[in-house]
Amino acid sequence: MKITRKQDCLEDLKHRILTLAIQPGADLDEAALAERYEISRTPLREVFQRLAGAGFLTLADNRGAKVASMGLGVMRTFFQTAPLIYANIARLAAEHRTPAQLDRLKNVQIAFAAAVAAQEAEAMALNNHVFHEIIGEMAHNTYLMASLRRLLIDHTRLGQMFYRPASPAENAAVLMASQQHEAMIAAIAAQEAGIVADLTLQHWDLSRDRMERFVRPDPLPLDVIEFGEARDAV
Amino acid sequence: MKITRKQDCLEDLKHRILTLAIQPGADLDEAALAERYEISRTPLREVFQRLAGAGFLTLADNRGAKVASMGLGVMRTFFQTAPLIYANIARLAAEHRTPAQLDRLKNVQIAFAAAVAAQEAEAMALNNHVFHEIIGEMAHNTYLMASLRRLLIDHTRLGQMFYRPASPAENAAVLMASQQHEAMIAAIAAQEAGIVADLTLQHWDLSRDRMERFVRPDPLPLDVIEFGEARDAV
DNA sequence: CATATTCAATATGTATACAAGAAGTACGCA
DNA sequence: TGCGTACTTCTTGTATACATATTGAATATG
Repeated sequence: MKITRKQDCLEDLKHRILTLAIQPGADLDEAALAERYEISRTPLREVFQRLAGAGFLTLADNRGAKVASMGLGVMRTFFQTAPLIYANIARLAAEHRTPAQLDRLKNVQIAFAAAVAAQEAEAMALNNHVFHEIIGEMAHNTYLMASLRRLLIDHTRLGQMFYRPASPAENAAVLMASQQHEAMIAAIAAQEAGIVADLTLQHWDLSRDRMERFVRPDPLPLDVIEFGEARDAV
Repeated sequence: MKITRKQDCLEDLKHRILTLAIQPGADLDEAALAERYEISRTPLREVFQRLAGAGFLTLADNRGAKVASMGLGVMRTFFQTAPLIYANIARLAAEHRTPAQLDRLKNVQIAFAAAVAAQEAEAMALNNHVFHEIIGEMAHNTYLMASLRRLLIDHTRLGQMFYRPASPAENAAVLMASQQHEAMIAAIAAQEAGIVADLTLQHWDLSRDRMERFVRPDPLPLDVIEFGEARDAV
Protein backbone atom coordinates (compact mmCIF):
# COMPACT_ATOMS: atom_id res chain seq x y z
CA MET A 1 0.00 0.00 0.00
CA LYS A 2 2.59 2.54 -1.00
CA ILE A 3 -0.12 4.56 -2.69
CA THR A 4 -1.31 6.09 0.55
CA ARG A 5 2.11 7.11 1.86
CA LYS A 6 2.19 10.34 -0.12
CA GLN A 7 -1.44 11.12 0.66
CA ASP A 8 -0.80 10.45 4.34
CA CYS A 9 2.16 12.78 4.26
CA LEU A 10 0.07 15.53 2.70
CA GLU A 11 -2.77 15.15 5.18
CA ASP A 12 -0.49 14.86 8.18
CA LEU A 13 1.46 17.97 7.25
CA LYS A 14 -1.81 19.86 6.81
CA HIS A 15 -2.96 18.73 10.25
CA ARG A 16 0.31 19.59 11.90
CA ILE A 17 0.29 23.04 10.34
CA LEU A 18 -3.34 23.72 11.26
CA THR A 19 -2.83 22.58 14.85
CA LEU A 20 0.41 24.57 15.15
CA ALA A 21 2.38 21.38 15.76
CA ILE A 22 4.55 23.03 13.12
CA GLN A 23 4.62 26.74 13.78
CA PRO A 24 4.13 29.56 11.28
CA GLY A 25 7.44 30.50 9.71
CA ALA A 26 9.14 27.20 10.59
CA ASP A 27 11.14 25.70 7.76
CA LEU A 28 10.78 22.09 6.77
CA ASP A 29 13.65 19.67 6.36
CA GLU A 30 13.24 17.67 3.16
CA ALA A 31 15.54 14.84 4.16
CA ALA A 32 14.06 14.45 7.64
CA LEU A 33 10.45 14.48 6.43
CA ALA A 34 11.22 12.09 3.59
CA GLU A 35 12.54 9.64 6.14
CA ARG A 36 9.64 10.26 8.55
CA TYR A 37 6.98 9.45 5.95
CA GLU A 38 9.08 6.77 4.26
CA ILE A 39 8.96 8.35 0.84
CA SER A 40 11.79 9.69 -1.27
CA ARG A 41 12.44 13.36 -1.80
CA THR A 42 10.79 13.45 -5.22
CA PRO A 43 7.21 12.79 -4.07
CA LEU A 44 7.80 14.83 -0.92
CA ARG A 45 8.68 17.80 -3.06
CA GLU A 46 5.44 17.35 -4.98
CA VAL A 47 3.61 17.43 -1.66
CA PHE A 48 5.41 20.67 -0.87
CA GLN A 49 4.35 22.17 -4.18
CA ARG A 50 0.75 21.27 -3.53
CA LEU A 51 0.78 22.63 0.00
CA ALA A 52 2.38 25.80 -1.27
CA GLY A 53 -0.30 26.10 -3.96
CA ALA A 54 -2.98 25.77 -1.29
CA GLY A 55 -1.37 28.40 0.93
CA PHE A 56 0.01 26.17 3.70
CA LEU A 57 3.63 26.73 2.72
CA THR A 58 5.79 29.22 0.93
CA LEU A 59 8.65 28.05 -1.29
CA ALA A 60 11.78 30.05 -1.97
CA ASP A 61 14.18 29.04 -4.72
CA ASN A 62 17.18 27.14 -3.43
CA ARG A 63 15.99 27.83 0.08
CA GLY A 64 13.40 25.18 0.84
CA ALA A 65 9.89 25.28 2.25
CA LYS A 66 8.57 27.39 5.14
CA VAL A 67 5.21 27.20 6.86
CA ALA A 68 3.16 30.24 5.83
CA SER A 69 3.80 32.97 8.36
CA MET A 70 1.22 34.86 10.41
CA GLY A 71 2.51 38.35 10.96
CA LEU A 72 0.51 41.36 12.03
CA GLY A 73 -0.11 42.35 8.42
CA VAL A 74 -1.54 38.97 7.57
CA MET A 75 -3.83 39.06 10.59
CA ARG A 76 -5.09 42.53 9.75
CA THR A 77 -5.91 41.43 6.25
CA PHE A 78 -7.56 38.32 7.62
CA PHE A 79 -9.95 40.23 9.88
CA GLN A 80 -10.65 42.65 7.06
CA THR A 81 -11.52 40.01 4.47
CA ALA A 82 -13.09 37.07 6.28
CA PRO A 83 -16.65 38.39 6.73
CA LEU A 84 -16.97 39.33 3.06
CA ILE A 85 -16.03 35.90 1.81
CA TYR A 86 -17.77 33.94 4.56
CA ALA A 87 -21.09 35.74 4.04
CA ASN A 88 -21.04 35.35 0.27
CA ILE A 89 -20.06 31.70 0.49
CA ALA A 90 -22.86 31.11 3.00
CA ARG A 91 -25.46 32.58 0.64
CA LEU A 92 -24.31 30.48 -2.29
CA ALA A 93 -24.05 27.35 -0.15
CA ALA A 94 -27.71 27.64 0.83
CA GLU A 95 -28.68 27.96 -2.82
CA HIS A 96 -26.47 25.25 -4.34
CA ARG A 97 -25.92 22.62 -1.65
CA THR A 98 -26.59 18.98 -2.60
CA PRO A 99 -28.15 16.36 -0.32
CA ALA A 100 -24.87 14.41 -0.24
CA GLN A 101 -22.96 17.49 0.92
CA LEU A 102 -25.60 18.13 3.56
CA ASP A 103 -25.08 14.62 4.93
CA ARG A 104 -21.34 15.12 5.09
CA LEU A 105 -21.86 18.41 6.89
CA LYS A 106 -24.10 16.78 9.49
CA ASN A 107 -21.58 14.02 10.13
CA VAL A 108 -18.72 16.45 10.61
CA GLN A 109 -20.86 18.47 13.03
CA ILE A 110 -21.50 15.31 15.05
CA ALA A 111 -17.74 14.81 15.28
CA PHE A 112 -17.26 18.48 16.19
CA ALA A 113 -19.87 18.33 18.94
CA ALA A 114 -18.22 15.19 20.33
CA ALA A 115 -14.85 16.96 20.37
CA VAL A 116 -16.43 19.90 22.20
CA ALA A 117 -17.97 17.57 24.80
CA ALA A 118 -14.62 15.85 25.29
CA GLN A 119 -12.78 19.19 25.31
CA GLU A 120 -10.33 17.94 22.69
CA ALA A 121 -8.94 21.15 21.24
CA GLU A 122 -7.20 19.58 18.28
CA ALA A 123 -10.21 17.55 17.14
CA MET A 124 -12.41 20.61 17.58
CA ALA A 125 -10.15 22.72 15.40
CA LEU A 126 -9.83 20.17 12.62
CA ASN A 127 -13.53 19.28 12.53
CA ASN A 128 -14.48 22.95 12.58
CA HIS A 129 -12.10 23.46 9.68
CA VAL A 130 -13.68 20.70 7.64
CA PHE A 131 -17.17 21.93 8.56
CA HIS A 132 -16.54 25.30 6.96
CA GLU A 133 -14.67 23.76 4.07
CA ILE A 134 -17.73 21.69 3.22
CA ILE A 135 -19.91 24.81 3.27
CA GLY A 136 -17.40 26.25 0.84
CA GLU A 137 -17.78 23.27 -1.45
CA MET A 138 -21.54 23.68 -1.30
CA ALA A 139 -21.19 27.14 -2.84
CA HIS A 140 -19.80 25.58 -6.05
CA ASN A 141 -17.68 28.65 -6.72
CA THR A 142 -14.03 27.92 -7.45
CA TYR A 143 -13.04 31.58 -7.28
CA LEU A 144 -14.38 32.28 -3.81
CA MET A 145 -13.23 28.84 -2.71
CA ALA A 146 -9.64 29.83 -3.40
CA SER A 147 -10.02 32.71 -0.95
CA LEU A 148 -11.96 30.68 1.56
CA ARG A 149 -9.38 27.89 1.75
CA ARG A 150 -6.67 30.39 2.60
CA LEU A 151 -8.85 32.19 5.12
CA LEU A 152 -9.68 28.91 6.85
CA ILE A 153 -6.03 27.95 7.18
CA ASP A 154 -5.31 31.14 9.06
CA HIS A 155 -8.59 31.08 10.95
CA THR A 156 -7.91 27.60 12.28
CA ARG A 157 -4.37 28.52 13.25
CA LEU A 158 -5.50 31.70 15.00
CA GLY A 159 -8.15 29.70 16.84
CA GLN A 160 -5.49 27.31 18.11
CA MET A 161 -3.20 30.16 18.99
CA PHE A 162 -5.83 31.85 21.11
CA TYR A 163 -7.49 28.79 22.59
CA ARG A 164 -7.45 28.58 26.40
CA PRO A 165 -8.54 25.06 27.43
CA ALA A 166 -9.29 25.82 31.08
CA SER A 167 -11.38 29.00 30.71
CA PRO A 168 -15.13 28.75 31.46
CA ALA A 169 -15.85 31.64 29.09
CA GLU A 170 -14.04 29.73 26.36
CA ASN A 171 -16.08 26.60 26.98
CA ALA A 172 -19.28 28.62 26.76
CA ALA A 173 -18.16 30.20 23.50
CA VAL A 174 -17.27 26.86 21.97
CA LEU A 175 -20.63 25.42 22.96
CA MET A 176 -22.31 28.45 21.43
CA ALA A 177 -20.34 27.92 18.22
CA SER A 178 -21.54 24.34 18.09
CA GLN A 179 -25.15 25.48 18.44
CA GLN A 180 -24.63 27.99 15.66
CA HIS A 181 -23.37 25.15 13.47
CA GLU A 182 -26.62 23.30 14.10
CA ALA A 183 -28.66 26.36 13.18
CA MET A 184 -26.61 26.83 10.02
CA ILE A 185 -27.20 23.24 8.98
CA ALA A 186 -30.95 23.68 9.42
CA ALA A 187 -30.99 26.92 7.42
CA ILE A 188 -28.84 25.47 4.66
CA ALA A 189 -31.13 22.45 4.48
CA ALA A 190 -34.10 24.83 4.12
CA GLN A 191 -32.17 26.86 1.53
CA GLU A 192 -32.76 30.08 3.47
CA ALA A 193 -29.87 32.05 2.00
CA GLY A 194 -30.47 35.24 4.00
CA ILE A 195 -30.68 33.40 7.30
CA VAL A 196 -27.54 31.42 6.59
CA ALA A 197 -25.67 34.62 5.80
CA ASP A 198 -26.85 36.19 9.07
CA LEU A 199 -25.94 33.13 11.10
CA THR A 200 -22.54 33.05 9.46
CA LEU A 201 -21.85 36.65 10.42
CA GLN A 202 -22.94 35.97 14.00
CA HIS A 203 -20.65 32.94 14.00
CA TRP A 204 -17.83 35.13 12.75
CA ASP A 205 -18.48 37.75 15.44
CA LEU A 206 -18.31 35.12 18.14
CA SER A 207 -15.01 33.85 16.81
CA ARG A 208 -13.60 37.34 16.41
CA ASP A 209 -14.62 38.38 19.92
CA ARG A 210 -12.96 35.28 21.33
CA MET A 211 -9.69 36.17 19.63
CA GLU A 212 -9.99 39.83 20.53
CA ARG A 213 -10.56 39.07 24.23
CA PHE A 214 -7.37 37.04 24.18
CA VAL A 215 -5.32 39.87 22.74
CA ARG A 216 -6.98 42.52 24.90
CA PRO A 217 -7.99 40.80 28.18
CA ASP A 218 -9.85 42.52 31.04
CA PRO A 219 -7.40 44.67 33.02
CA LEU A 220 -6.21 43.42 36.37
CA PRO A 221 -8.15 44.78 39.37
CA LEU A 222 -6.35 47.84 40.62
CA ASP A 223 -7.24 47.51 44.33
CA VAL A 224 -5.24 44.33 44.93
CA ILE A 225 -2.16 46.48 45.09
CA GLU A 226 -3.77 48.39 47.95
CA PHE A 227 -4.81 51.55 46.23
CA GLY A 228 -8.10 51.40 48.11
CA GLU A 229 -10.29 54.33 47.06
CA ALA A 230 -7.57 55.59 44.73
CA ARG A 231 -9.22 53.75 41.79
CA ASP A 232 -11.48 56.68 40.93
CA ALA A 233 -8.68 59.19 41.25
CA VAL A 234 -6.57 57.76 38.42
CA MET B 1 22.17 29.28 -17.66
CA LYS B 2 19.96 26.29 -17.06
CA ILE B 3 18.32 28.23 -14.24
CA THR B 4 15.95 29.99 -16.59
CA ARG B 5 14.78 26.91 -18.46
CA LYS B 6 12.25 25.94 -15.84
CA GLN B 7 11.09 29.51 -15.38
CA ASP B 8 10.77 29.89 -19.14
CA CYS B 9 8.72 26.73 -19.28
CA LEU B 10 6.41 28.01 -16.57
CA GLU B 11 5.93 31.40 -18.21
CA ASP B 12 5.50 29.99 -21.68
CA LEU B 13 2.89 27.50 -20.56
CA LYS B 14 1.02 30.30 -18.80
CA HIS B 15 1.10 32.39 -21.95
CA ARG B 16 -0.01 29.57 -24.16
CA ILE B 17 -2.88 28.76 -21.84
CA LEU B 18 -3.98 32.39 -21.53
CA THR B 19 -3.86 32.93 -25.28
CA LEU B 20 -5.66 29.66 -25.95
CA ALA B 21 -2.66 28.31 -27.86
CA ILE B 22 -3.40 25.35 -25.60
CA GLN B 23 -7.14 24.97 -25.29
CA PRO B 24 -9.17 24.48 -22.13
CA GLY B 25 -9.46 20.78 -21.35
CA ALA B 26 -6.46 19.79 -23.46
CA ASP B 27 -4.11 17.35 -21.80
CA LEU B 28 -0.41 17.90 -21.64
CA ASP B 29 2.18 15.34 -22.67
CA GLU B 30 4.95 15.20 -20.08
CA ALA B 31 7.53 13.61 -22.34
CA ALA B 32 6.88 15.95 -25.25
CA LEU B 33 6.96 19.11 -23.14
CA ALA B 34 10.09 17.98 -21.30
CA GLU B 35 11.82 17.66 -24.65
CA ARG B 36 10.38 20.95 -25.94
CA TYR B 37 11.71 22.97 -23.01
CA GLU B 38 14.88 20.87 -22.67
CA ILE B 39 14.30 19.95 -19.07
CA SER B 40 13.77 16.55 -17.53
CA ARG B 41 10.43 15.30 -16.33
CA THR B 42 11.19 16.04 -12.68
CA PRO B 43 11.28 19.84 -12.93
CA LEU B 44 8.49 19.79 -15.50
CA ARG B 45 6.29 18.04 -13.01
CA GLU B 46 7.07 20.71 -10.46
CA VAL B 47 5.98 23.29 -13.01
CA PHE B 48 2.74 21.33 -13.44
CA GLN B 49 2.16 21.34 -9.69
CA ARG B 50 2.64 25.08 -9.53
CA LEU B 51 0.37 25.76 -12.47
CA ALA B 52 -2.24 23.50 -10.93
CA GLY B 53 -1.94 25.36 -7.64
CA ALA B 54 -2.50 28.65 -9.46
CA GLY B 55 -5.54 27.32 -11.31
CA PHE B 56 -4.09 26.96 -14.81
CA LEU B 57 -4.14 23.17 -14.76
CA THR B 58 -5.92 20.32 -13.08
CA LEU B 59 -4.01 17.19 -12.10
CA ALA B 60 -5.56 13.74 -11.84
CA ASP B 61 -3.70 10.85 -10.23
CA ASN B 62 -2.06 8.52 -12.72
CA ARG B 63 -3.72 10.50 -15.47
CA GLY B 64 -1.56 13.53 -16.08
CA ALA B 65 -2.27 17.22 -16.42
CA LYS B 66 -5.16 18.93 -18.18
CA VAL B 67 -5.65 22.61 -18.92
CA ALA B 68 -8.40 23.95 -16.63
CA SER B 69 -11.69 23.62 -18.49
CA MET B 70 -14.18 26.38 -19.19
CA GLY B 71 -17.62 24.84 -19.17
CA LEU B 72 -20.91 26.66 -18.90
CA GLY B 73 -20.91 26.23 -15.12
CA VAL B 74 -17.50 27.83 -14.79
CA MET B 75 -18.55 30.77 -16.96
CA ARG B 76 -21.73 31.32 -14.96
CA THR B 77 -19.74 31.38 -11.75
CA PHE B 78 -17.23 33.70 -13.36
CA PHE B 79 -19.82 36.32 -14.31
CA GLN B 80 -21.41 36.00 -10.90
CA THR B 81 -18.21 36.49 -8.92
CA ALA B 82 -15.97 38.82 -10.90
CA PRO B 83 -17.56 42.19 -10.02
CA LEU B 84 -17.48 41.46 -6.28
CA ILE B 85 -13.78 40.67 -6.24
CA TYR B 86 -12.76 43.28 -8.80
CA ALA B 87 -14.53 46.10 -6.95
CA ASN B 88 -13.11 45.17 -3.56
CA ILE B 89 -9.61 44.75 -4.96
CA ALA B 90 -9.89 48.14 -6.66
CA ARG B 91 -10.79 49.86 -3.38
CA LEU B 92 -7.92 48.29 -1.51
CA ALA B 93 -5.48 48.98 -4.33
CA ALA B 94 -6.24 52.69 -4.17
CA GLU B 95 -5.58 52.67 -0.43
CA HIS B 96 -2.46 50.52 -0.31
CA ARG B 97 -0.63 51.02 -3.61
CA THR B 98 3.08 51.86 -3.45
CA PRO B 99 4.88 54.26 -5.82
CA ALA B 100 6.91 51.37 -7.27
CA GLN B 101 3.75 49.46 -8.09
CA LEU B 102 2.25 52.55 -9.67
CA ASP B 103 5.27 52.84 -11.95
CA ARG B 104 4.97 49.24 -13.00
CA LEU B 105 1.28 49.77 -13.71
CA LYS B 106 2.02 52.77 -15.92
CA ASN B 107 4.63 50.87 -17.88
CA VAL B 108 2.31 47.95 -18.51
CA GLN B 109 -0.40 50.33 -19.66
CA ILE B 110 2.04 51.85 -22.17
CA ALA B 111 2.67 48.36 -23.52
CA PHE B 112 -1.06 47.67 -23.58
CA ALA B 113 -1.83 50.88 -25.47
CA ALA B 114 0.90 50.03 -27.98
CA ALA B 115 -0.62 46.60 -28.52
CA VAL B 116 -4.03 48.19 -29.06
CA ALA B 117 -2.60 50.60 -31.62
CA ALA B 118 -0.90 47.73 -33.44
CA GLN B 119 -4.01 45.55 -33.12
CA GLU B 120 -1.97 42.71 -31.67
CA ALA B 121 -4.57 40.60 -29.91
CA GLU B 122 -2.15 38.40 -28.01
CA ALA B 123 -0.05 41.25 -26.64
CA MET B 124 -3.23 43.08 -25.71
CA ALA B 125 -4.54 40.11 -23.77
CA LEU B 126 -1.31 39.43 -21.89
CA ASN B 127 -0.63 43.07 -21.02
CA ASN B 128 -4.21 43.52 -19.89
CA HIS B 129 -3.79 40.45 -17.73
CA VAL B 130 -0.66 41.82 -16.08
CA PHE B 131 -2.29 45.24 -15.69
CA HIS B 132 -5.07 43.81 -13.54
CA GLU B 133 -2.69 41.48 -11.73
CA ILE B 134 -0.64 44.48 -10.62
CA ILE B 135 -3.77 46.18 -9.30
CA GLY B 136 -4.35 42.98 -7.37
CA GLU B 137 -0.87 43.15 -5.89
CA MET B 138 -1.52 46.75 -4.89
CA ALA B 139 -4.39 45.59 -2.68
CA HIS B 140 -1.94 43.65 -0.49
CA ASN B 141 -4.58 41.06 0.32
CA THR B 142 -3.47 37.47 -0.19
CA TYR B 143 -6.96 36.10 0.30
CA LEU B 144 -8.68 38.16 -2.38
CA MET B 145 -5.61 37.77 -4.57
CA ALA B 146 -6.16 34.03 -4.67
CA SER B 147 -9.62 34.64 -6.11
CA LEU B 148 -8.47 37.38 -8.43
CA ARG B 149 -5.71 35.30 -10.02
CA ARG B 150 -8.20 32.60 -10.91
CA LEU B 151 -10.73 35.08 -12.22
CA LEU B 152 -8.10 36.73 -14.40
CA ILE B 153 -7.06 33.42 -15.94
CA ASP B 154 -10.60 32.80 -17.09
CA HIS B 155 -11.23 36.43 -17.97
CA THR B 156 -8.23 36.54 -20.27
CA ARG B 157 -9.19 33.27 -21.91
CA LEU B 158 -12.78 34.39 -22.42
CA GLY B 159 -11.51 37.64 -23.91
CA GLN B 160 -9.41 35.71 -26.41
CA MET B 161 -12.29 33.39 -27.17
CA PHE B 162 -14.63 36.23 -27.98
CA TYR B 163 -12.18 38.57 -29.65
CA ARG B 164 -13.03 39.53 -33.24
CA PRO B 165 -9.99 41.26 -34.76
CA ALA B 166 -11.73 42.82 -37.74
CA SER B 167 -14.81 44.31 -36.06
CA PRO B 168 -15.01 48.12 -35.79
CA ALA B 169 -17.17 47.83 -32.67
CA GLU B 170 -14.47 45.68 -31.13
CA ASN B 171 -11.77 48.19 -31.90
CA ALA B 172 -13.80 50.95 -30.32
CA ALA B 173 -14.37 48.83 -27.21
CA VAL B 174 -10.69 48.05 -26.86
CA LEU B 175 -9.78 51.71 -27.22
CA MET B 176 -12.37 52.55 -24.57
CA ALA B 177 -10.86 49.93 -22.28
CA SER B 178 -7.45 51.52 -22.72
CA GLN B 179 -8.86 54.93 -21.77
CA GLN B 180 -10.47 53.40 -18.69
CA HIS B 181 -7.07 52.00 -17.72
CA GLU B 182 -5.64 55.52 -17.87
CA ALA B 183 -8.45 56.85 -15.70
CA MET B 184 -7.92 54.04 -13.21
CA ILE B 185 -4.22 54.81 -12.98
CA ALA B 186 -4.97 58.47 -12.25
CA ALA B 187 -7.54 57.59 -9.56
CA ILE B 188 -5.27 55.01 -7.96
CA ALA B 189 -2.46 57.55 -7.91
CA ALA B 190 -4.81 60.00 -6.17
CA GLN B 191 -5.95 57.24 -3.80
CA GLU B 192 -9.60 57.90 -4.63
CA ALA B 193 -10.92 54.50 -3.57
CA GLY B 194 -14.56 55.16 -4.46
CA ILE B 195 -13.72 56.43 -7.93
CA VAL B 196 -11.43 53.48 -8.63
CA ALA B 197 -14.18 51.09 -7.60
CA ASP B 198 -16.66 52.83 -9.92
CA LEU B 199 -14.25 52.88 -12.85
CA THR B 200 -13.52 49.21 -12.26
CA LEU B 201 -17.19 48.32 -12.43
CA GLN B 202 -17.58 50.34 -15.64
CA HIS B 203 -14.54 48.54 -17.03
CA TRP B 204 -16.14 45.25 -16.07
CA ASP B 205 -19.44 46.20 -17.75
CA LEU B 206 -17.64 47.04 -20.98
CA SER B 207 -15.87 43.70 -20.96
CA ARG B 208 -19.03 41.80 -20.09
CA ASP B 209 -21.06 43.52 -22.81
CA ARG B 210 -18.37 42.70 -25.35
CA MET B 211 -18.58 39.02 -24.47
CA GLU B 212 -22.37 39.06 -24.31
CA ARG B 213 -22.69 40.61 -27.76
CA PHE B 214 -20.54 37.80 -29.10
CA VAL B 215 -22.76 35.11 -27.61
CA ARG B 216 -26.00 36.88 -28.49
CA PRO B 217 -25.32 38.86 -31.68
CA ASP B 218 -27.90 41.11 -33.40
CA PRO B 219 -30.37 38.94 -35.33
CA LEU B 220 -30.06 38.74 -39.10
CA PRO B 221 -32.32 41.16 -41.02
CA LEU B 222 -35.49 39.29 -41.93
CA ASP B 223 -36.23 41.01 -45.25
CA VAL B 224 -33.21 39.66 -47.09
CA ILE B 225 -35.08 36.42 -47.52
CA GLU B 226 -37.79 38.39 -49.34
CA PHE B 227 -40.47 38.51 -46.72
CA GLY B 228 -41.03 42.11 -47.65
CA GLU B 229 -43.75 43.60 -45.44
CA ALA B 230 -44.14 40.27 -43.65
CA ARG B 231 -41.68 41.43 -40.96
CA ASP B 232 -44.38 43.06 -38.84
CA ALA B 233 -46.74 40.14 -39.22
CA VAL B 234 -44.50 37.57 -37.54
C1' DC C 1 39.85 43.55 15.96
C1' DA C 2 36.97 43.80 12.01
C1' DT C 3 36.28 42.33 7.49
C1' DA C 4 37.02 39.55 3.32
C1' DT C 5 37.92 35.18 1.24
C1' DT C 6 38.27 30.41 0.60
C1' DC C 7 36.90 25.90 1.38
C1' DA C 8 34.18 22.35 3.49
C1' DA C 9 29.65 20.83 4.76
C1' DT C 10 24.93 20.84 3.96
C1' DA C 11 20.78 21.53 1.36
C1' DT C 12 18.40 22.08 -2.90
C1' DG C 13 17.71 21.09 -7.98
C1' DT C 14 18.01 17.84 -12.00
C1' DA C 15 18.59 13.72 -14.71
C1' DT C 16 17.92 9.05 -15.33
C1' DA C 17 16.72 4.38 -14.46
C1' DC C 18 13.33 1.56 -12.82
C1' DA C 19 8.54 0.28 -10.96
C1' DA C 20 3.68 0.53 -11.12
C1' DG C 21 -0.40 1.58 -13.28
C1' DA C 22 -3.64 2.53 -17.35
C1' DA C 23 -4.94 1.92 -21.99
C1' DG C 24 -5.11 -0.20 -26.07
C1' DT C 25 -4.75 -4.63 -29.05
C1' DA C 26 -5.11 -9.08 -30.49
C1' DC C 27 -6.75 -13.35 -29.69
C1' DG C 28 -10.00 -16.90 -28.14
C1' DC C 29 -14.53 -18.40 -27.30
C1' DA C 30 -19.48 -18.45 -27.38
C1' DT D 1 -20.32 -10.84 -34.52
C1' DG D 2 -20.10 -9.73 -29.67
C1' DC D 3 -17.74 -10.04 -25.59
C1' DG D 4 -14.15 -11.05 -22.42
C1' DT D 5 -9.35 -11.82 -21.30
C1' DA D 6 -4.45 -11.91 -21.50
C1' DC D 7 -0.69 -9.47 -23.24
C1' DT D 8 1.80 -5.57 -25.00
C1' DT D 9 2.73 -0.74 -24.96
C1' DC D 10 2.64 3.69 -23.27
C1' DT D 11 2.21 6.84 -19.42
C1' DT D 12 2.79 8.14 -14.81
C1' DG D 13 5.11 7.65 -10.19
C1' DT D 14 9.34 6.82 -7.31
C1' DA D 15 14.07 6.17 -5.97
C1' DT D 16 18.67 7.33 -6.38
C1' DA D 17 22.81 9.34 -7.97
C1' DC D 18 24.77 13.38 -9.36
C1' DA D 19 25.11 18.61 -10.11
C1' DT D 20 24.59 23.06 -8.34
C1' DA D 21 23.78 26.47 -4.86
C1' DT D 22 23.96 28.19 -0.10
C1' DT D 23 25.68 28.38 4.49
C1' DG D 24 29.01 28.59 8.01
C1' DA D 25 33.61 28.26 9.77
C1' DA D 26 38.32 28.95 9.55
C1' DT D 27 41.93 31.58 7.91
C1' DA D 28 44.10 35.47 5.86
C1' DT D 29 44.54 40.47 5.49
C1' DG D 30 43.88 45.35 6.28
